Amino acid sequence: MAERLYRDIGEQIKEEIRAQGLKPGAKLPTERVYADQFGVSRTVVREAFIMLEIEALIEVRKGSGSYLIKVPGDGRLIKSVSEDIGPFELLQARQVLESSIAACAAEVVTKHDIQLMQDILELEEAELDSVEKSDSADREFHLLIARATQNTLLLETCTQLWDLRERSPMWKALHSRFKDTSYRGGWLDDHRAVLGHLRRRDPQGARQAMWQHLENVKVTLFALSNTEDPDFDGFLFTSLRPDATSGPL
Amino acid sequence: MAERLYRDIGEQIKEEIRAQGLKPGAKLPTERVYADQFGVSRTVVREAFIMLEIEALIEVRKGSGSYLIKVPGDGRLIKSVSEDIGPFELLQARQVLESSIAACAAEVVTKHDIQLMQDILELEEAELDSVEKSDSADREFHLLIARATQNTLLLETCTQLWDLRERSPMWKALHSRFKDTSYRGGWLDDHRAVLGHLRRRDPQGARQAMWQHLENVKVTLFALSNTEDPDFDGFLFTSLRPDATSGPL
DNA sequence: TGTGTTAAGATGTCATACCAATCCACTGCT
DNA sequence: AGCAGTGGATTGGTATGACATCTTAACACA
Repeated sequence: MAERLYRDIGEQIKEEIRAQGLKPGAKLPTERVYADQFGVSRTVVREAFIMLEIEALIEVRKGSGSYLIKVPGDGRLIKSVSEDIGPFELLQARQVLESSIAACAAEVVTKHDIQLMQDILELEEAELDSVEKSDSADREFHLLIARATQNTLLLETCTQLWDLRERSPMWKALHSRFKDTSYRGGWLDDHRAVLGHLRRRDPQGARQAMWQHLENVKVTLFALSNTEDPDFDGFLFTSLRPDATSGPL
Repeated sequence: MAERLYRDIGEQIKEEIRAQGLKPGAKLPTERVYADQFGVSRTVVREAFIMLEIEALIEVRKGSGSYLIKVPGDGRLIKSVSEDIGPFELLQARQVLESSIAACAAEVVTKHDIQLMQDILELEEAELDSVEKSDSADREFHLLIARATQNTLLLETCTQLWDLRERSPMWKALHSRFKDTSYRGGWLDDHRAVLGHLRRRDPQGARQAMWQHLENVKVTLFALSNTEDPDFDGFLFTSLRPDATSGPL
């Protein structure tokens, strides 16, 4: 119950919306009504409404009322972005999405983009013994690829994936064991391979190289994982590709 | 500026954070300080803080203060999710991402998933003359594919793309011209083709079918577009694939 | 030196008041 | 009957002050 009250009330309001079967466009009870109903002040209900508004679930019209934009999803099927997500689930998603983004980037990448990536990789090599800095360069390299697609949404998607990583407690726990930096040399080689395919504007090569890179990351992390952790999601590591015939193509 | 005050203050706070070069982990000024500085009540500042908190930019610790999690993006480089995005930029992103998601789904899809998709497609066929309902079935079909991957993040990503579509004014404007529903028959055939590859657990086929489907959607939309609109982003339609040699593989 | 206490300062919640926009029913004219 | 206008009731928007609760750090004491 360490949760903030407005979040609690916000979730309860979502439940009510679902329970009452309200449809988009429907008018919600007023702030004052909810305040009475839940036994809290209007302030808290307003804060909960702001939460729903930012989540694009409702629209608030001054003097009129609040209206449902879309029915809130059942939080059990779709984890909230704020919740923690297992490292391997995240890596699997990155593998699927980023390999395609790399392929897309390979088709439209400019000399300038290539130069920027080159610079970042040199920086990464120079800072290879600093976990902090090489990690930052790592992120920057991946985001540069997404940016090279010139598609805002692909960049946004990629950014979200990395933000999620940085916020994940489970990832941090895993990351804290990374005293050994030897594996980073291998990742740098992976990065160079990806850049090579981008330079040659080879979409399939870029896709495959990126896929392999994230595969290598998974293998490294798996070796470092505590497989007895009840929250451990390493089973995702193997479950995705049951047969060897299906490659990243 | 009919904007709500808390949003305005929230953006101003973001600017201040950038201007003062605060780094993640840094302690922000207190709510009362901001209230004085901007000449508003603490209520409004609290609402702005809640906005930043939901956007995962800050963390509010009771009794201690508020702390920066990450520096807010410049808004100009990365469009906020709330901003409008051109239909073709969105479609391009969907093409890149959803085709990979389909390939991934083909490897792990279950009989039950297949059955659900089958049902949805029958529903889509039955409601083919209702733009509203067939559109809903369309969305459901695509999300079912993402869900079949059993990866929360892939489903989340796909959901976000569709939410963006429904919220986009430009898309709505384009969509309002869809009096003619004949093209929907073609899309239904596309869907069936995708489902066929999923049933055969054929990743490459599923990828290609999904790619082609969204290509068809782009072609249809392009024909219906007003190319004189200054905001028209149809140039993305052709710019992504300058050569014919690079396929969805 | 270490530890328990305390006070200052921060967010959390509440109650109230009043403002501003909207809605709606009623009025009164045509 | 139809219509425009008007004013009250409703609803969200903002401000203010009070008090609760938690955190932190300075302080006093053993």
